[in-house]
Amino acid sequence: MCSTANYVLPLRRTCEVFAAPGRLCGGVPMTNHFPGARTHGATQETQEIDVAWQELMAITELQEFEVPSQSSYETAQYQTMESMAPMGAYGVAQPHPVPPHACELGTAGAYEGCYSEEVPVCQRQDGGAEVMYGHAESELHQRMPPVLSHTQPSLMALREQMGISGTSQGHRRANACFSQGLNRHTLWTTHGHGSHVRSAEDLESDSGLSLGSSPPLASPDNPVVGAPGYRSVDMAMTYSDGEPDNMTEHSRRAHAHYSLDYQSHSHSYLYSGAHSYFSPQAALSHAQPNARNPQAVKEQGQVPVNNDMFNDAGVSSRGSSQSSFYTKPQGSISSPAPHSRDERRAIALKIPFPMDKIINLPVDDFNELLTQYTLTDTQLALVRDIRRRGKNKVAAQNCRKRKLESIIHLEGELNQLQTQREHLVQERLEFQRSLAFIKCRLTDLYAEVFTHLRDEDGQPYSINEYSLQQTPDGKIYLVPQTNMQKREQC
DNA sequence: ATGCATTGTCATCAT
DNA sequence: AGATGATGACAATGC
Repeated sequence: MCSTANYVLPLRRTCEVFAAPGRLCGGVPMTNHFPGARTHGATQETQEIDVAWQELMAITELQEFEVPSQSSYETAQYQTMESMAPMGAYGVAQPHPVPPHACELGTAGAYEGCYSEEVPVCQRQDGGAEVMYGHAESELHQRMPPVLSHTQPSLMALREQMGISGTSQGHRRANACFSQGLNRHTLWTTHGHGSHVRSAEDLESDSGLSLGSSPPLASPDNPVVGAPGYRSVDMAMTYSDGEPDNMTEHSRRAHAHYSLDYQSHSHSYLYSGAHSYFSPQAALSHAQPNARNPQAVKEQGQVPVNNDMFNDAGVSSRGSSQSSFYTKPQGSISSPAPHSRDERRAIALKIPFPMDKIINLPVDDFNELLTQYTLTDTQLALVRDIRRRGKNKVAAQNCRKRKLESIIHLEGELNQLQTQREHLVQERLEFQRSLAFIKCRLTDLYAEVFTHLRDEDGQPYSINEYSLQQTPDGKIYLVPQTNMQKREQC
């Protein structure tokens, strides 16, 4: 082993301290070779400095950590060792030999200011975040009660009876129609009784047909073709809901008659009752009385008045149109389940096939179905509107379901990311502690090396005036610090 | 009386 | 070009 004690370097600007064989880390036995070094032959010192160097070199990986750019010594080829032991940069390393106790870990708080708390979660491509929607579905199903349609008395019908008409919606729609040059509301008003300007038209303002696409609908008093079993009724009303307080006694009677008559025949082509008549997703949407659907239970107990199903039934335009069958307060008789607005329209226009066929048949079958009947333009328009609305209703339900699923999914993802963030913060904290400890240790070793270095006169080198620098090829040099470096230390 | 949830509907865009 | 799906917005309704 070559003498390594008291390496004395010529006080040249750059003095090669020694040429480390290979890399200076990784536990390579240090056979320090100092050209021109003067041997003092102190065995114990030799061993000490060997150990010191080995320890020092063993942690040269610290260079992988942040290396504050210290102005290189003349050329950039030197990698200053000081950079491995930053002086006070973290409040731990010190320019002078540090007593062992100085290596106690600094508190995390000492470094808090040096690191951002923010951990960009996007950096983590965690596969776990890609939870498929399907996973949430079962959960959603537990959270989401089945979509049920309701059959509720129509408050709007009551309002209508009380002479309260018009809603903002109605006006809005009416204006919209007017602006398009087609006020269907006007068009739909009765033609049998000119004076019968239905206030309910406001409420039914969106009652049906596509804007500008649907001609005035025929009403039950409007002879309609192709409705077997129907009885022509001469009454004044639109095809849709009537209004009892505006109806003449004659029309009322006729209306009632018509309704009864229709009902007596409707089952000839309707599905089994109203339940299947308008039920694009009957199994899903029909109110089933049970504990989870008290409304359905309640509605089961309702006894709608069938005789007025055309004049007072559900004049609501939106929302619960399917459940907008008005229940008269006075004694009433039982009747089939309430109809939706479109059902009533279909009934009024004597559409000769059931709602679910209108809505659910594939387009080809649907068109074929249409060819089997001779329908007026009004009927055709209504059928297409019903189909459109029915499909859109289902689409809206699906859309809302997906939205809820998405929210659930995102909530889960958020929780996951928050947990992940906490984990990363903890991890960072531990790394910071570890780094502080290692830097502290490096400072100690760095200082210890200096305590063993001697110049030609046997005097120690000042750690303030010299620094150890390592070149990329692994060689370490003892170089005098520039004034600027000294100032930086201060 | 008020706020919220639900639902149907319309308008609009994309496929 | 028309049918259909998706979705935001709105309004009605019930709780």
